[in-house]
Amino acid sequence: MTTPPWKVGELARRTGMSVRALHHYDDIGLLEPSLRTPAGHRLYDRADVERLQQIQSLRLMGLSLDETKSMLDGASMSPRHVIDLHLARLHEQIAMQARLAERLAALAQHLDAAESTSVDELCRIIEAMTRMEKYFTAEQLEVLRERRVGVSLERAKEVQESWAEIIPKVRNAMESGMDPASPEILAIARRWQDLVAEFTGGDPAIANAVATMYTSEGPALAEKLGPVPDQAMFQYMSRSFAALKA
Amino acid sequence: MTTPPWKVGELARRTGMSVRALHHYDDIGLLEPSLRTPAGHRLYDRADVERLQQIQSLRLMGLSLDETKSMLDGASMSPRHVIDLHLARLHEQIAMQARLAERLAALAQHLDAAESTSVDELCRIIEAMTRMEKYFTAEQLEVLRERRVGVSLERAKEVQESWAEIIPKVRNAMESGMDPASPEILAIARRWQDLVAEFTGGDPAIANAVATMYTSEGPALAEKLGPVPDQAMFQYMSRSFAALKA
DNA sequence: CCTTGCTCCTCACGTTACGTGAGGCCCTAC
DNA sequence: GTAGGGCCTCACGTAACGTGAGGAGCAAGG
Repeated sequence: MTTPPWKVGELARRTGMSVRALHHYDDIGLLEPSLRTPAGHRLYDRADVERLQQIQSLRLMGLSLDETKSMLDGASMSPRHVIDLHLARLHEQIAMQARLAERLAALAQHLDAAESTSVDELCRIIEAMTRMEKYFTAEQLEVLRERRVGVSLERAKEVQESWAEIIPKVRNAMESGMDPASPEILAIARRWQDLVAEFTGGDPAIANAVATMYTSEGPALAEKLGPVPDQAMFQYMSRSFAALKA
Repeated sequence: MTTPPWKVGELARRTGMSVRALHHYDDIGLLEPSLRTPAGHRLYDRADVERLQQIQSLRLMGLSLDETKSMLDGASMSPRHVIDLHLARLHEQIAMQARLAERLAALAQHLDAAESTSVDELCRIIEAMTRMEKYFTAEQLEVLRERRVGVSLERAKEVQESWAEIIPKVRNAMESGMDPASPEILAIARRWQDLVAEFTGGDPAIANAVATMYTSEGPALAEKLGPVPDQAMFQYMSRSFAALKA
């Protein structure tokens, strides 16, 4: 049995395919054996083997069975065109997976920082990361990541508490019509700017992105983070900042 | 209809999912609405929405529905572990696809060089590339690629014809028991070494890899390339090379 | 001649995450 | 009463086979 025509098992052994795969190729018309024994056993002759080798080559390049079939049956575009299309698709996929890998790596980093590894916490982090990606550029996120790792857990808590203290104060002042240039508000404005500078590394573009995020996703964020500045508060404070500079 | 519980269409609109996906999640037990109207319409309450958001978060990180389900239902390993496993898988996939992309790019280059873009020729090139990858390291392939692009098509044909001329001569000499140190063979040995040096860039490791490839895949290669040196011929010639040096 | 054991055959279900109808009920508005 | 939209439950299709199930072909040994 060392010479063609070969039965399916023999061909499978010689080509490293599975018998089932050869059956499948037969089913879809990709590789139909030219002969059958009277009992119905498939017999592959030399030409079949050659076609199978071509199939294996094309599959190695990542073509689907359909693409392979239409290339071999000639009813297709030029090979060069197919390759180019395929290559473009591949690059897209690689880019997507690379982005995903980056996200996962960042997530792992977060998980190492926040020792509570509950699924709940995990989802909150993912949600925050996702939201951030919508509002910040890649470099900005990089800056924020660096600032974050450079800050202790305790300091992070302090910061959060500071905001929890500041925001209601500002809201009260705003609603009672207090002058943004009054000394109390100016003091708060200074703390506000310090906190922002600490978080953003002094980059005004990042501060802007944060403001955009808060104003357009205020309610959703408030649910997760507690009190959050809104559009009106940003306007009020910007008047205070102007007074600070003067 | 702006407050929970929501019907499936409403929830779909608010979360960007498809109604079919929500049905599917219900089918597989990933997200079963806590309520139904008497008519059987699904009603999702606040907790359901929250779970859906978690599902979306985990899916964003590339988890499968099964993985998502077992994470949310807590019957799984630590999130950190899952992330690490997933990340490892991703890196593997990326590496594979990157290798494939390299192969495709190389293939495109070949196609640009050889103007005949028949599928047959294409498959031959792929087969050759695949075989080469088995015997040469990545750097060696890089060297070969550079040598190749630096060589004209005409020169390549000349080289091939030279081999077609040399190999039968050597075989004849060998079979008639001619001394490898005889002047005729020494002359051939010089041509042989020049051709090898031209192809390998003078790297003996590459020459060795070529010899290994020919001796272990001789028959298969002979079918495609015409006459090819075999083990015995390499040994015969190495004696001639020794005589050359002396 | 019969059994053993290996290979072969043809179904046909399972895999992933839904898309896409088909056929029919619920509910509201005109 | 009916027209329209949303909802329901099947159920097939997707890519490339893996994995049995049940049955037949075929060479060798008893």
